[in-house]
Amino acid sequence: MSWTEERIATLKKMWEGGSTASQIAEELGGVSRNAVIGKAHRLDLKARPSPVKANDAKKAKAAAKPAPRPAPRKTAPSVKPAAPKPQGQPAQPAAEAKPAAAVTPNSDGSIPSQPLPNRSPDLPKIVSVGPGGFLRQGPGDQQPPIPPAPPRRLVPAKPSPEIADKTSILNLSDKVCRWPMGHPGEADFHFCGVAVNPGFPYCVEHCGRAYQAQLPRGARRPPPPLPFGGPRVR
DNA sequence: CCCTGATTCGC
DNA sequence: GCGAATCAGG
Repeated sequence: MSWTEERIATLKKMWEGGSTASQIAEELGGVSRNAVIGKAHRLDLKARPSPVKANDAKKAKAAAKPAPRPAPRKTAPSVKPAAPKPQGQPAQPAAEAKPAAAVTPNSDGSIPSQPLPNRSPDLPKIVSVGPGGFLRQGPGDQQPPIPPAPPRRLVPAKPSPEIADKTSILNLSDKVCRWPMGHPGEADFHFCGVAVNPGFPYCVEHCGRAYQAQLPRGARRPPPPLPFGGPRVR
C-alpha cells in the first residue's frame, strides 16, 4: 500500500481527531499501526498524549537513570557501544514555563480581544471513520452546526425531501423490512420499509439476501453485496 | 498480559 | 520515505 493523497488525508483527519494509530491503521487497511505512527511523524503530525512521553515531571528519575540508548534493532545484535557519550543536552533549565495561552495585556493595559475560543480549546475531538469512509463526528466537533436562532416555538422537524417518503430509523417496526439502504450517515440513508416476511425482520426479497441456503461445495453462487458495503476487503 | 505513542534504522 | 522492531508508560 502506498500513501496516496486520500489515505494521507484520512490519516491526518483521524490523527488530529484523536483516533488511535491502531484505529487509523485498521480504517486505512493494508498498513500497520507502526506505519501509521511513522507516517504521522513524517508528516509532523505528532504531539499527542503519549503514554511514554507524557511524563516530564519525573525528570529526577529520568536524570538519575543513565538510560543509554540501547540501539534497538533486530539486525544489530552487535555489542552495544561501550562508552555511550552523554549526548543529552544539560537539561535546559532555561525552559521556563511559557506563558502559553495566557492572556497578556497590551502595553496600555487593556486586554487584547480574544478570538472566541473554538468552544472546547484542546479537548481531543472524537472522530471516527465509518465503514463507508464517512466521518462520524462527535458532539462539539464541526465548526458551526449551531442552530442560528432560538425558534419561538418548536415545530416537528420535517424530514428532508430526500427521505421524505422513505423509511427512516424512526419508522422501523416489526411490520416493515429493516434492511438498510445506503450508508449510515448519508443523507438518504433509510431502510427498505416494505412489509416483512412474517416472522423475519426483512421482506421476502431481503430475507433471500440475509438468509442464504447452504449449498453444496461447487454449487455456490457468488455472495450478493452486503449492506453497508460489507466488511472491508483487505 | 493488553493497550498506547515514540524512536531507531535497515531497507 | 517506509515501517518492523523495539522501548516504555498506562
